[in-house]
Parts: sequence; structure tokens; C-alpha cells
Amino acid sequence: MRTHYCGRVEATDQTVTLAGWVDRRRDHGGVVFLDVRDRTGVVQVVADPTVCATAAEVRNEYVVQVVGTVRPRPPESFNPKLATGALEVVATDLTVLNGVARQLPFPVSDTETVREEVRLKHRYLEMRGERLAGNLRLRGRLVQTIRRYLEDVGEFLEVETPMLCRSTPEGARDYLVPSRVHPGEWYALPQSPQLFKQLLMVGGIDRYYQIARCFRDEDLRADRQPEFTQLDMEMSFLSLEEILQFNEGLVKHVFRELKGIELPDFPRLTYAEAMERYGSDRPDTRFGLELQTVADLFAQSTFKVFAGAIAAGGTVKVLAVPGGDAAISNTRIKPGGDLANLVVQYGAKGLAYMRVKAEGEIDTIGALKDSLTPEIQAALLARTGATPGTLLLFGAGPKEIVNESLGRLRLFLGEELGLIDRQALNLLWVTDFPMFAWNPEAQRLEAMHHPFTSPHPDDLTKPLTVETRALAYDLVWNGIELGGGSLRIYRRDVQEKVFAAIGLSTAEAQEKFGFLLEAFEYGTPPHGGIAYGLDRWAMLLAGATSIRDVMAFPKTQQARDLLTDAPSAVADQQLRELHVRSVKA
RNA sequence: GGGUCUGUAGUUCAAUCGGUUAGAGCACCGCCCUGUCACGGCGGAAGUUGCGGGUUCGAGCCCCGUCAGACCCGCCA
Repeated sequence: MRTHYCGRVEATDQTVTLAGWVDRRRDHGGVVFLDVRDRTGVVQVVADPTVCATAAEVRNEYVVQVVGTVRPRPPESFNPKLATGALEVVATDLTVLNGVARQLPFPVSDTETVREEVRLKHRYLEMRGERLAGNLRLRGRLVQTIRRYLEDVGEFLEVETPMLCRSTPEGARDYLVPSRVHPGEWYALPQSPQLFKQLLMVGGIDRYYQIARCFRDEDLRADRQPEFTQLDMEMSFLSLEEILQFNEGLVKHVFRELKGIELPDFPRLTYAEAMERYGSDRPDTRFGLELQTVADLFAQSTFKVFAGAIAAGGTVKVLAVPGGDAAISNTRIKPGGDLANLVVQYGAKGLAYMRVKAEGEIDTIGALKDSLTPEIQAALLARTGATPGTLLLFGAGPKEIVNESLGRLRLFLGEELGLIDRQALNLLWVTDFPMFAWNPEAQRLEAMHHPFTSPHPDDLTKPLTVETRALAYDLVWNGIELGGGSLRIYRRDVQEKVFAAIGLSTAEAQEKFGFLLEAFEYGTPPHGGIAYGLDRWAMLLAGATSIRDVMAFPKTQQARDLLTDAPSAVADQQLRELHVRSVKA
């Protein structure tokens, strides 16, 4: 049907047969130019309507077959925008393989401005355009590069794990699948292959990976879809350090291959340090504007908001915004202002501010100004490095709220004030995560990573609390969590202890995870692993702002597929077979 | 569950303070054109202003509800 790809015609005087879509038609009456496009690119076809009568009939996006001769273009009509711009194909025969019966919903060559809703309904058309096609190609190359590295360098084995799984407690809401064979019983789609990959280690696979589809029935975001893809890995007999080193090698390899970039060694931050300095466990280190603690300066302050917060066991921290005095008005900081609203969203009561004027003079609200002694004022300026023109924004209250709200404010201001270096690629490890977080609603501890994460051995002799450290780590890229993993528990007694700590009774643990506990009794190797959000990885490499842009058929924020209109109602008969009845009227 | 924003021709947008027959670019259709490449010229067709209700002499515009989409909070071990 074809002898050459459009983007690869080279030799002149050669007879070629091309097949593809009409990207654009320029009809001059006596001569017709057709840009014919396939997956490799575009080449200009010149057709004489007296030779090829069909040339006058074809329209954009018709599927055509062209037989013709390659020849150099006249030098004055080279097209430098096309890779094939020095050549053209003189058609001797032009066949319409398939026409276009109705008006296209949008021009395929320019989808930039078209509403996403429209593009999703006709995703197959958007794919003909370079933007989405290029992203899908990049994603394909990412997966290919990862596979080669893991298999050739790491001797990993790709193993598939089940999609129909047992529902387990903890974590996200499961997608459930009713069993026809077992009335009233359900499978769950995997949130991740976590338990299976650990069992593969018990089985001696030693080094496993999988490009694994995962499902979580939670609300969507720009970087969260109900089904998404993880690069999932697990390895036995490696220390935490060895796992980090190997993975750093993998990530560096991907950047080298796909971007031609040689990344420096990844810095490491502990969780505590990340929270302290950036108010986030996935700090964006492309700019400074770090959080600074000034609680010691205000412990005895007459300013009750600060002193009260400290007395209640909280803290006072500050963002020193250079040039912020001129850039940010009081209206934005005071209650109802956008900056105040931002921190309120994260639980803060509000923002306090000081404006550093000439000679270090400070402009602020009366109560705060009155509380300042010359010593405190000097110490404050020295610590924050504030100079005239600096705006100091204070958060006071419980440490977690101060960190998070100022951390978010930091990101917002970094963006607004243009502090972020768009060229930067800041990859770093965050280590020493806490094992547990307190869940106030459930009134119990829950696993911060997951309950199969190994607590730090030094903390195992003590009771398990929020103070317990975990052997867990995250890889952060420009403030986005790219992957995370841990060393795992491989002893039954430790696993039982962790289950007990998160309020899982012995009976429940046995019922839900008996198979795992039993497996741990048959000689389980020390092991650990990591899982990367492959969609996010592809998104960041593509410079996209949503993982939808690197997925062929993504869902909307309401988890709907606009192309096939899933989900949909099903026939009563199907429900009966599955022993399911709808409770909807 | 909540907040913010969006919805007008196939598409991207416009439409003064609520006031005539809702306009424009691109796309589409027809005719013309032999060197274009975002070809050009002339002409044409194309609208339940997402949907339903209300206020008004009069609603694309105001109000209420609803549907759909985007971003975010909650949620996402």
C-alpha cells in the first residue's frame, strides 16, 4: 500500500507510494499542492488536475494514497519549516482511500486553543496533531528507556500481577468488581501491586518491575486520574542506600537518553528539614524564600497572637519576601485578601505582616509594632536578612498548620513574583519520613506511607508512635512527588506490631492479611522498592501541566470518558447475573 | 461534600447600561486562479446563546435551579 513514509522521502527521481492524511490543500486551479501527513511528518505533493482528477476533490483529513516521483523543489520555493522542505512528490496517481463525510470538530493541525471538552470527545482527531502525538511518543520512549535500563543494567524481571484482587483496608477507596461465581463477593482493582510484589520477593524473583495500571476511586485533579500507571519496582537484599543509588542511576539515565541532560547527584533532605524550611514534604527548591522560625523572639511578646500560639505549644514562622513591600498591598494580607484566604484554606487564622522601610524602620499594625523592642527588631532583621523593601509575612499557631500554610504561600508567591527558575531541574530525595500520622477523625494512627513500610530498627524497641521513623523515601522533582518507596517489613512479629499500632485487631489482621503474615514465616528476604507515577514523569518531561496531556484516553474531573461516555447504565440481566441490584430509584 | 471560573455558529471569540434582524476570524459549501506552503480573490450557508424556570414592556446579559467542563479544598495508605 505504501513504499515510504512521508517524513522519510529522500532520494530524488525515485518513484514512491505514500499513504496518509491530507494535512492541508492549496488549490491553484491549474496545480494543486497537498501536504500529505503520516506519523513521520509531512511532505508536499504536487498534483496536476489534468493528470489526477481527484486532486480537486480531496479536502483536509481525507485519507489518500499517492503514487509519484520525488524531485527537488525549485530553490526559491524551499520550505525551511518542513523537514522535507527541499523535496516534493509529483503525483502520477492519487486515490482517495477514505473521505471526510462531516465537518471536523476542530482543525487537527492546531488544537492549542480548542476547549479540552471538545478535544476529549474526539481524542482520535487530536492525536493526529503534533502536540498530543508528540507527548504519546515521548511517553513511549520513556517506558522503552526504563525497560531497557532495568532489564539490561539491573537484571530486573517484568512480572504481571492480578487486576482482580482482594479488597484491603487502608488507603484509597477501591474500585469494586462483583463476582458472578460467588454471589455477594467482590474483587477490588489494585491501588498498586504492593502486596504481590512483596510476595514475588518471598518467591525469590529478587528483582521485579512492572509498568502497572493502578486504580483509586478518589476525586480527580490535574495530576490525578482514577486509573494511572506506576513504574513499580521491588528488590531483595539491597540496603536503603543501594536502592537510592540504583534509582538515581535510572533517573539520570532517562534524562541523559531523553533530554541529553547530565543531572548532578540528587540532594537529600530529611522530612523534618523539608517541613521546617519549605513547609512541604515535596519541596520546590527552584527558589529560596524559605520559612524561618522566629518563635524564640516572640515567646515573651506583648503581641498576643504570637505569644499565645507559642504558649499553646505552637510556633511563629516568617517568610521574608524581598521587594514584597512594593509588590504586595495590605488589602491582600488582611482578612478577606487573597493571600489571607490562601493560608486560611490550610487552617491558618490569618497573616501578620511587617514592612521594612528605609533605615530598617518597621511599618505594621499597632499592636505588633508596640510589641517590638529595639533588640527584637534588630534580631528579626538580622535573622531574616530583611532589607528596606522586604515584606515579612508571619504565620503563628500549631507547627503543622504554620508549616503547611506558609509553605503554600511560599509556592504562590514564588510563582507570582517570578522567582521560579523555569529551566531548573531540581531532583532530590526526601528521607526519614515518619512511620505514622495521627488521624483525628478516626482517632488513631495511620501509616503515612503504607503499613508494610519498615519502621526504623532503632525505633522498634520503643512503643510505636507518631515519633517512630520509617525507612521510607520520596523522589521529588521541582516540587512534585515523582515516586516513593521504602524498605519493607519482612518479619511477622514486626508486621503484627505495625498492624496493632494502626488499630487493626489480631483477628482483622489475620483475616485481611493472613496470607502475608504466613508468607513471612517461610523465609522472607529483606526487601524494598519504589513506585513512580509514570504519568507525572511523562507530564514533566513533556512540559505539560496535566497528566491528561500524556494519556491517550483520559477521563474528566467527574471521572467520565467523554469519548465512549463511560460509565453507563447496564442491562438488568447483567446485574442479575452478578447478584447486584441498583438502589437508585 | 465545598469554593472559584467557564458554557454564544463546526471552532475560537465579540455583542455598550437589559433595547433594532446576535457579529467577526478560521473551518465548511460554490465559483475563479500554474509555485503555493496559515496560498489568494469573489460569493454563500451556518445560532433552541448548554437546558428549565423566573423578573421585565423587552433577557445572550439580571435572579433561581439544573447539566457539562476546568482549577482548587476535603479526599488520594
